[in-house]
Amino acid sequence: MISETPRVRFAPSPTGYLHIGGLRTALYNYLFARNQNGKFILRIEDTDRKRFVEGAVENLLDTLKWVGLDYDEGPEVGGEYGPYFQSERLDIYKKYAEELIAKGKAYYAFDTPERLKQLREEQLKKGLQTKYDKFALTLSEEEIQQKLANGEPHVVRLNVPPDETVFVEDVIRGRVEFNTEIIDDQILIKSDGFPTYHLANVVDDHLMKITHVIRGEEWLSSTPKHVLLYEFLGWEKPVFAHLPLLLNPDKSKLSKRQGDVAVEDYRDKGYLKEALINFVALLGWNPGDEQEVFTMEELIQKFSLERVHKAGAVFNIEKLIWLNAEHLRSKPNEELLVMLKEEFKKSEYSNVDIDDEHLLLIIEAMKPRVEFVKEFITKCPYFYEAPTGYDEKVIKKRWKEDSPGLLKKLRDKFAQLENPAKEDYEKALNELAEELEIGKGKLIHPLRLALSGIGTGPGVYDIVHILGKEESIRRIDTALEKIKTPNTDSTEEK
RNA sequence: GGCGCGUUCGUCUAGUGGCUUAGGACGCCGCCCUCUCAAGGCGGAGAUCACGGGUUCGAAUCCCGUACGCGCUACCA
Repeated sequence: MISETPRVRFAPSPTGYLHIGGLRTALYNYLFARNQNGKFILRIEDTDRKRFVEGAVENLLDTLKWVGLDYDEGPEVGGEYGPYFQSERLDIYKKYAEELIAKGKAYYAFDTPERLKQLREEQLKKGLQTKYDKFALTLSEEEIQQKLANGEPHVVRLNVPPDETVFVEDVIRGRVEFNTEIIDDQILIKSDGFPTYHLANVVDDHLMKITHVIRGEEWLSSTPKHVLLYEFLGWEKPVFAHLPLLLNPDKSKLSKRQGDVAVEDYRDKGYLKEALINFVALLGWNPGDEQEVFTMEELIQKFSLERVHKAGAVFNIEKLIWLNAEHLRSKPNEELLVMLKEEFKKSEYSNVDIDDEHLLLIIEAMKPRVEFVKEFITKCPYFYEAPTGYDEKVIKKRWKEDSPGLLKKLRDKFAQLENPAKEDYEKALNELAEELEIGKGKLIHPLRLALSGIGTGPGVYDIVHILGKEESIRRIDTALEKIKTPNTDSTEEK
């Protein structure tokens, strides 16, 4: 047994940002670990120096922190199986590479890139499978030692045995078979002394006592190499689980060209981490009942690898938006207030003086009408500044010949109110409608237009109340001045 | 090309031989609520379960084949 408690890891390569597919992989690992009372480990696979990106690790950690996927061992938090950066474990890989060589399961190879390229081209031309021809195996021990002593550039390759069947047991896909004939003598240690993914991940997973390898399906094809490595080293294999891929709308692997793929892009666009987590969790997994909206706690409680399914999933933004709105609405107003204030600072109204009490009222009124926090601003700018214009379509539909006169009366009615509560405005309007024997709508719609400049939004009484008596009256006066009725216009025919 | 994986409404999915005239969700449409817009409630359209064979009294579910899609095929991960 590798470990009594389940231990899983998320092992990203720090190439710049956290990919949404990586987030899904990280999340499933996290959910599995938390569900099983196991450990979630973060390991940085930085063995490709050519792809080193400044600040990528920091960015990754930052993003993981934002979504709330806290790990038990890894960068910054440490742990007893470190270091958690592969670039700091070079000696370890070297040691096991040498062990494999000693056992005849790996060997030094000194081929030049040119020879490799040529070999490849010949194989391609003959329609053969491209793989290393094991030329280095024809070298005598003396030759090898000589070359090594001379400091000739070399790599270490896996010595794949011919014509054997390798089995990969996968929780999601069942037993998958591979013949070793199609497996290349994979480079284990590159000429720069760094290991390739294949060696490093097997060595680290073993040393870090990883019990379950949960990763993307793109790794399934190279898993037989890993299985061989475990067997050659005499190590117990972890349980494998290869997750279905996340796809573009055209079903190709999710990529940058067809939309946002970085988690930070979604964060920047105002998506809630709760929505993103919820959405991504559902891409390839479901709890078996009909629940769609989940908190992280619920996901942890219900998650299981057995319910991950096999086919790739198209990343469909519509549902994400809906989930964002759902999670937004489920938040207490006080929490939304904090987020709104943050958003407010960045908005064009940053210099507008508005207190928390008013913002809270706006939040309450707009909550069912927004999908993003920023819409507490963009969908109701009239709460922050007087309308700069009036929607023509609404004027046409709601601003009748008698509207100015009626609104004037309503204005005077409001003016008489002393320290009015929301209900008082409603009462005043109802009274006026009764006195004049007209429908309330004849007052309400012009009022809404005068106050907001548009035809949609929360209840008018909410608007009047939030704006306050003075401001409302001011806006009514302005509207009376500025809005011309379509009828008036049409009488001015030439 | 080779190897591997996959294929249920537009999308995410339920479904593991009879409970299925294939269920839910998003989106779309309609109705109700209503001062508007939302939210909410109710309802609707939408899937010959990729296709073709088999097995079986009976198949989306099991088997075989085909097609299509995707992944891998690097001194990348």
